[in-house]
Amino acid sequence: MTPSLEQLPDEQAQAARFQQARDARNAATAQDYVELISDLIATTGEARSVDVAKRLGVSHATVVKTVNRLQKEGLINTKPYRGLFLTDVGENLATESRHRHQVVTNLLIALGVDEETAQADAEGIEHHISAQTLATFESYLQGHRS
Amino acid sequence: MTPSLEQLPDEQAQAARFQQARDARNAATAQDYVELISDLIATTGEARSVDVAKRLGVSHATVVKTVNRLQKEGLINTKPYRGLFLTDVGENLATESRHRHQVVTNLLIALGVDEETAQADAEGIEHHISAQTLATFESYLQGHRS
DNA sequence: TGTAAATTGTAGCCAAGGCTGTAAAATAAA
DNA sequence: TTTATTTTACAGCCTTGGCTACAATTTACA
Ligand SMILES: [Mn+2]
Ligand SMILES: [Mn+2]
Ligand SMILES: [Mn+2]
Ligand SMILES: [Mn+2]
Repeated sequence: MTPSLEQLPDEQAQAARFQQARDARNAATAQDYVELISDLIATTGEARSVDVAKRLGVSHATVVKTVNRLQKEGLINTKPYRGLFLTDVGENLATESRHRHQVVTNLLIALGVDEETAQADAEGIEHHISAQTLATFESYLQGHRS
Repeated sequence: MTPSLEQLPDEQAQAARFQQARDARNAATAQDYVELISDLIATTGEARSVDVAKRLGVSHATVVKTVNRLQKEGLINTKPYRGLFLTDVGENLATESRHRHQVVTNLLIALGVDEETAQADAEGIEHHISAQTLATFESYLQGHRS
């Protein structure tokens, strides 16, 4: 059993941790969208908002609204009735996000989590992995090549 | 380098993963609040909303509003001007959350992530750890007792 | 005791990310 | 070429979780 905390962390340090978690949470949507759009284009040739909606499990109206925001933020381009495209910035974010997603998934599997659970948990965990933790995961996987 | 995806996962399966991540995101606030309140009570004898606000790094108005919601949901009790308390349900959630938080932190440290980075990343990761992944982390730590 | 400081509460605002319902446009089929 | 289906767009609503500003209450202290 895990014992109760003996001492609280420093107040400012703790606030900074919570802030980092909130920032990561807020960045998660953009990461999921660009990663998914990139994957759809790579495998099917195009990314229609209908398909994005189905794969995210949200309504198409939600996708349209979010895509509009991400377009204003410079991650996505749209050609009306011709699907979604990524800007260079969006494509870079997608590449980075997909890599991190894959590393997290592989680490969970390497530790013994089964495939589908790993996939599901990684979908949320990935957004909270710092550069240092990512590097640590990568070198662990490096040393445990099957 | 991580290669591009060769094939997309099944549509329903992928939607279910995103849904799980959204559910976890939505449950995160309650977990952070009850864990923090429990820790404050354990170490300082009481949990004042002012202190919760300072440690979360948000305004006290935000805390008051969120506490009201969590009270309606049956996790927290308040004695006006006498601080915050946990219901039995809240205390159980706090215990479970603190344990999971600790396991995640310990795993990151065991893999080589430094203390402060582990603390920060764990603050977000913890909310996306399923029962199976938690068990896997625990047995990894079991086998790597320093 | 009376006043200052700290704490708590309330009101009203905002953005993100959900939703449904309806309309329009494009594509597919008859 | 109509007509039906699919896709996209838009309007309006909701909840969560942020914020500031101001009011009320309690606690501390001079
Ligand atoms: Mn991802
Ligand atoms: Mn994700
Ligand atoms: Mn926690
Ligand atoms: Mn947390």
